[in-house]
Amino acid sequence: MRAESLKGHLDALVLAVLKDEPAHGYAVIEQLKLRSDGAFDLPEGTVYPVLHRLEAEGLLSSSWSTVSGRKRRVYKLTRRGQGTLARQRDEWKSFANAVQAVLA
Amino acid sequence: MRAESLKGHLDALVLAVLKDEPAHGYAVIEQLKLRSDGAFDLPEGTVYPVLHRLEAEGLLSSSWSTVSGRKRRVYKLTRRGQGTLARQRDEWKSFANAVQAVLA
DNA sequence: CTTGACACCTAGCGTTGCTAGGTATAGCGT
DNA sequence: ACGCTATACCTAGCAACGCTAGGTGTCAAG
Repeated sequence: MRAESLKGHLDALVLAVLKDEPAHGYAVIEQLKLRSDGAFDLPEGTVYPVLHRLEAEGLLSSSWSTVSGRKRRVYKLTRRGQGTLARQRDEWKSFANAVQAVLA
Repeated sequence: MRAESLKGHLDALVLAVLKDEPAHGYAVIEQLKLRSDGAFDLPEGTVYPVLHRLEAEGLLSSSWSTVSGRKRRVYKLTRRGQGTLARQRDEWKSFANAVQAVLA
């Protein structure tokens, strides 16, 4: 998976993972790998900054929790995040269709 | 269409347009717009550098021609370009599937 | 008592699409 | 004649963003 391909789509992927249920960063990474069947095996240096940015934009909110001695920052979608996710989904659809049309 | 979405996919799109028949830069831009039903309305400052880069990488070859007083640089796919296009198509497929899987 | 998984973080890099500016010809309307 | 639009090319520098590479610390297993 080339790195550049992901650009501009990662936000939607992260939001989509957090839509089902709140999760901490490390779990988001695992979920992305799991759901994509290994295609998205993202380094922490990619995902953590995204979470911070999305929170700064008000699409996520976070709170700290400690599980078996380890600190986790748990993120969940805000109302605005839900709206943005819906929009991003639509954008993905039209983008994918457009690419498909040109490649076909 | 957000700008960042295109990143990492533009090469494949340009190669795909030139696969059918050789074309000059301006025509590539028009083809992209046409085939994508208006979704890819790319500025010249985006496409021309890509053509130069693809030629530098040996995926395209170009030659000048003059049509009704206007100079055109006509690009066509090299053998290597064909191979790369095929590979990019496959990559697009798995990428699109992976995104779909996560978003769904 | 070291190794690996878990869990977080950030400075700086590299790629790449876009903005904004430039040059030049052809054809149209006024 | 003159301007305007479409055609056709080009490039310097900007901005966005995923990744590299480094850092901190806890816990369980061997």
